[in-house]
Amino acid sequence: MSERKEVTIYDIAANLNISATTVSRGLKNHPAIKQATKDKIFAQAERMGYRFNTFARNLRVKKTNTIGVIVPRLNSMFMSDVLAGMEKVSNEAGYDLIISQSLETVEKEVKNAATMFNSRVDGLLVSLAYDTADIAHFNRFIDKNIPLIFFDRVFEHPNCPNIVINNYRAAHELTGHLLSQGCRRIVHVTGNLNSNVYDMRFKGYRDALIAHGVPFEDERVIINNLGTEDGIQVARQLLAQGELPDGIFVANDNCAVACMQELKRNGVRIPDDVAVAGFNNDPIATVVEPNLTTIDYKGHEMGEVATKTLINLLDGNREQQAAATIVLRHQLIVRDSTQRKNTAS
Amino acid sequence: MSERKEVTIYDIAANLNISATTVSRGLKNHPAIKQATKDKIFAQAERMGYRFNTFARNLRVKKTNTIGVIVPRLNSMFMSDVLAGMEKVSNEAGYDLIISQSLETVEKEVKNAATMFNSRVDGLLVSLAYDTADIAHFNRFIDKNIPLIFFDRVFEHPNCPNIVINNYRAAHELTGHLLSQGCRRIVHVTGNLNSNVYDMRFKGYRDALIAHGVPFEDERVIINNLGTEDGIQVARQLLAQGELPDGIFVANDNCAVACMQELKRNGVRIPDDVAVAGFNNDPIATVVEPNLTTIDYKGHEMGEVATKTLINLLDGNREQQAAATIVLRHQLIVRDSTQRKNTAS
DNA sequence: TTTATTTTTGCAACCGATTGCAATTATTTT
DNA sequence: AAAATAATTGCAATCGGTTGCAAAAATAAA
Repeated sequence: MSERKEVTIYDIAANLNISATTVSRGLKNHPAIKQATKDKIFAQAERMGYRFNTFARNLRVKKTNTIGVIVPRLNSMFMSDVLAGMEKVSNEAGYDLIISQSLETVEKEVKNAATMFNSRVDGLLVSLAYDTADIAHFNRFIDKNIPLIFFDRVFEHPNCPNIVINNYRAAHELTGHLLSQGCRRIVHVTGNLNSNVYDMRFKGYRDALIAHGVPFEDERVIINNLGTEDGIQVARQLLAQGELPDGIFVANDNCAVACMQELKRNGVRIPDDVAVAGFNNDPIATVVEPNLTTIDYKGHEMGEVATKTLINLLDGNREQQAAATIVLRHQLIVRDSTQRKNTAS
Repeated sequence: MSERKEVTIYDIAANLNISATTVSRGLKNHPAIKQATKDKIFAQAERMGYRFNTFARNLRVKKTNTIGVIVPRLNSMFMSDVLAGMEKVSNEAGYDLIISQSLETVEKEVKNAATMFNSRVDGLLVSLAYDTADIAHFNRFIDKNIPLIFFDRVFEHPNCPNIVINNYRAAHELTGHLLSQGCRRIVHVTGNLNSNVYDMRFKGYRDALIAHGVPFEDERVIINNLGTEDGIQVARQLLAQGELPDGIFVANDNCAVACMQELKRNGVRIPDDVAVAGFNNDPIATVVEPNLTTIDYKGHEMGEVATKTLINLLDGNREQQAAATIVLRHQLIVRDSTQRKNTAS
């Protein structure tokens, strides 16, 4: 019973004494097929336990109805929000999602790209790995006119829409806020500056300092992988130096929280001794004490927008839609970790 | 150039003056093909920009090399760990992952199952939605002998391996710990008891009480959706009642933390007035103050094990491998949220 | 009823890789 | 060098929808 041979449109056709062509058209509601015929077809298909064969169609029409997603890591709150958004949109539009993670290395990203290419995804949504410096491994997609969209960790390319937030502005605002709280010796902890995300945050930080007449000093910038361990290291490093900074802007909440906790464990008072701010508005930010000032931006929304943009390209005219950059809103969220009682200036 | 027709094994064959059969075999390193021939084939394929056509193969061999995953929600720390583990294993084994979320409703789960069925996944990894009471929507897979594995939120079925932790034991241990800290009026907050996960945790809690000679009282059990909001509600509800419990065991860290924070905001001292424990060992547990006592279990590992089990079924003999339950280890992690100074015997 | 239109259907050639079996070629053995 | 054995390669049918174009059937107009 369960091993019965797969039912095809030919079987249905034979049973109904019509042609497979008509069955094929009927099943997809082709307007040229008479309603009565369609009804018969659907009924018979149901009766015979027919299951549509995607491969046969894919082979014929050269389309997979599948979207590939490559992200640095799956297991972060932000990324899982992004994926949830993507899944929602793509599911509604009838696309499947194939997901893979680069684990922050170019090598794996290259492999993933190759897999996606061979899986013949109709389009690709990518957030780049930590150390991806060029995107030659995506050239095959671009050459073949397969829509490629970058989000969050993006790369500027004339053919590839980018979905981002204004990291520069956000960092600028956040730094401005720290300055307004009287901070003058602000340390910035961030990731690889190859990545637009961290590069822009860094520049926002730097320019905000300069704009407020506070000298920018190179040695106040710490670059690491922004993990939990890195946050602890930073705290220790700062504690080991003679003078503590009066503000720390970490480019990611996780690392910021780790750093803050280590400082607290060493008797540093937040925000009075040191104000700490993060980036992302991870749930963790409202749990740590004091609550973490941060930049909010919605992963879910980013995932949705990226996917909608891609599906538009897929459904609409692939040629025309000039590549654009979509900038999503962000928001500075001030919490206790930077609210000083005796605000200077 | 970019619109050049797709290269096939026939093109390669023609160029090399050999048969497509040989090319096909050569490309997949079939032992019967001479090394020299293989080299020529690979070189020519490379030269012509050949891209393997999965559909043609899928159509022919009736296999997709794709694993379907259905989870309640993508955006939780636990689940993203699970997915990361799945991605790792499946990627290494050459399988693609198609992921979808039920958003905790049966209706969407049913739809997702249908999509997966039509996508012809080779196997399915499922963690059930909150209110899934039966698994009739997966019968098509079972009937067709498509391996189906449940993890975490499982359903017992002779043909479907389950990957779980011993929720009963874990809850028993945790409750025992609370009792050992002198708690006697322990509230248990949990989810829908239809779900094995919550049902077992509840029973572990109940039986631990009984085992320690503490009466189990129905009204101490609160059932909700275990979200952040729910945690706050629980706290308010408890505060509104006359007497606070002296211990709360919440079946999930997120909700536990929310509850704890709301209690703290109302002047309740943790753990001295009320000890609070969660479940999952979410990163958040080490951030909240006091740090949350919880049960640790590894999503990444669960994802890996589930996927390995599935791939074994797919590669090995599908018939024999009797369905089993794999129980992963868990660990009680005692932190400050339950460590009382003046421990009653 | 005949002719002109409009609706419905069907033919048959694809899409590109796979594979059992037989045939050919190369290597050993006698 | 012939025979036997082993190593390589090729034939051709198959997987199951799709679709341009033409033919057949149904309906409308004359």
